[in-house]
Amino acid sequence: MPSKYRSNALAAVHETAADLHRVGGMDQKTMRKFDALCLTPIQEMTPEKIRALRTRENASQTVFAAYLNVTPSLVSKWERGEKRPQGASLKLLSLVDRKGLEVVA
Amino acid sequence: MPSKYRSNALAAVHETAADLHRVGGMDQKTMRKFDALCLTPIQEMTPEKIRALRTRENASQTVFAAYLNVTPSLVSKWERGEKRPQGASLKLLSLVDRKGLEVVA
DNA sequence: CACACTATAGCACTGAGTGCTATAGATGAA
DNA sequence: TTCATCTATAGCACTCAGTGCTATAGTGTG
Repeated sequence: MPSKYRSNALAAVHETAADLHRVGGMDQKTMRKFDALCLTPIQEMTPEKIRALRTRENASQTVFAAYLNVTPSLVSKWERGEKRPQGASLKLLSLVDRKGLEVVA
Repeated sequence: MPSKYRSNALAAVHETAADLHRVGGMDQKTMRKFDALCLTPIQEMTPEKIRALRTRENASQTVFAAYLNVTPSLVSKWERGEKRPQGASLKLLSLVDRKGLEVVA
């Protein structure tokens, strides 16, 4: 699990403030850094949460898996706590949580 | 890599047709199956493609990684062909490709 | 010059994810 | 009732994606 993003982002703010302090404009890179700070924090997903999410979307494990481009077997394991989603998988799940299955269609 | 989705989806169409044949409406599950067929196919991502994608979005590897909730180290490896994204990572990348970095913010 | 950011590189490690098969509970149709 | 289909669970072996860390070099900026 990425652990440095939060502090990295905070560091970015600090630097961004410094950039703003300097008269002139923000360049694209700085904009991006600022954006990164605005990223929705990713929270852990419990097995229950994942299942609730899927049923909320009226999807079977198979269909749900198809949306996420993973195997149905993996979705089953997530829901039974045998594996826990991380990185990109977790990001995708939290995206579905906030915006629905449609956004990943 | 999931390999059965395509044929599963085709099977779903067949069944959906049967469902429609039966007088009445489609239920939510069937709808979902139909939706699954409409999923944008995921194409492989070459290292060049990934780098082009990131630079198109004006993001450093670090910022790009933050968006995808992975480590900067991994992005570097993707771009150098040391690792190839799969499953959820690939899905996320193709999402950014089609809709831009903002959608995963 | 020094400082900060960026990217590359290498290495050891681990567990997420794959692929397969088998089982059993629903559900629904003939 | 039986037959068939979809669904979910389970177990197992395997592999490589992803992590975490550190060090290096290039670039640009004050």
